[in-house]
Amino acid sequence: MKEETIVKCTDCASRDLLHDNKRGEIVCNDCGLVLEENIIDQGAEWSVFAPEDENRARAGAPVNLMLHDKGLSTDIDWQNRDFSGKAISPSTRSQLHRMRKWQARARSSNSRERNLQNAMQEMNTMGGRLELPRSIQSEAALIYRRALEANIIRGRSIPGVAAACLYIACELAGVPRPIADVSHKLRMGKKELGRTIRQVKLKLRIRTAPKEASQFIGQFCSKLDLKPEIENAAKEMFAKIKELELDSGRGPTGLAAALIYIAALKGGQRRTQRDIADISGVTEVTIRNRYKELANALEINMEELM
DNA sequence: AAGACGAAAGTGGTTGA
DNA sequence: TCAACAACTTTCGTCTT
Repeated sequence: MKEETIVKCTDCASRDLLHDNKRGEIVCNDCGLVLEENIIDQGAEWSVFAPEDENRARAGAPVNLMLHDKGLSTDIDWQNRDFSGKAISPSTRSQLHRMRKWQARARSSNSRERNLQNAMQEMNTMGGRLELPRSIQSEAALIYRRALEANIIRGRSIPGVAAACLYIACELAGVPRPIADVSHKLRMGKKELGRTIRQVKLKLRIRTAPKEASQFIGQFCSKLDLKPEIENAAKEMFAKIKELELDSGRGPTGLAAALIYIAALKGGQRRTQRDIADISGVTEVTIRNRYKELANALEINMEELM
């Protein structure tokens, strides 16, 4: 096997890659795609001088947050055999039976545990649909645990809250997704999802930095199959807009969509407003309104581009 | 016929009294 | 708690390519 260093995202071709050695992953900073998993951690070995949890990363299997009990439990085998495979006497047998029963109860007796089991599984498949890296899924799992403990699941559906947690985890990781995109891929209402996201953030006091159009330009361009030059042009234009403070109060996805519309026209790779609207989660009307404003501010003559 | 245009009315969230 | 407000959507008839 030859050593190969990854320099570019296979999805959006971005070179902005994040090497997360603790988690053993290489993640694209633009689109959040996991390019490499299970890389061997080159960090320090177990040290008795620093016994904190974070530094225990290489002692034993990693604690997996996606399992409802963090993967720490021991199963009692169903077979009535001892370790050497011999049959066990009837007296210890009934004792084992009681132990199994007890364990089953302890693990998922209360509704909270069952809820967690359910949710973790749900988030796993959802994370797959959204192609999220494990690091983000783990973060989302953590948020869900907190949400459960804070009693905000009551009156809401498990998939609803799970989706909200995944969305928030993306935000926290600096690779936000448009709500429209998430709601579409997970087949749930945009309104409801948005509401749940807001409430979870409010109750758990999670604050996220305001999103910027630049965070969406990479994602959108790759979905539209646009040349890297166009992506760069759009990002440059955004920098100017930001300087002029014309980005305030505007939705970042709409802004990104409009910038890409202009950049694509200028770069000779025209895309219809409809196409851009579909992937960005804003309407054609918003793209129109925005790009008229922007062309005006940047003194771009759109007529001669048509 | 497809794409772009823009007016008008409606929606849901934020803000400030 | 309520009303005003800005951003965005929906809808739809019209113009342009």
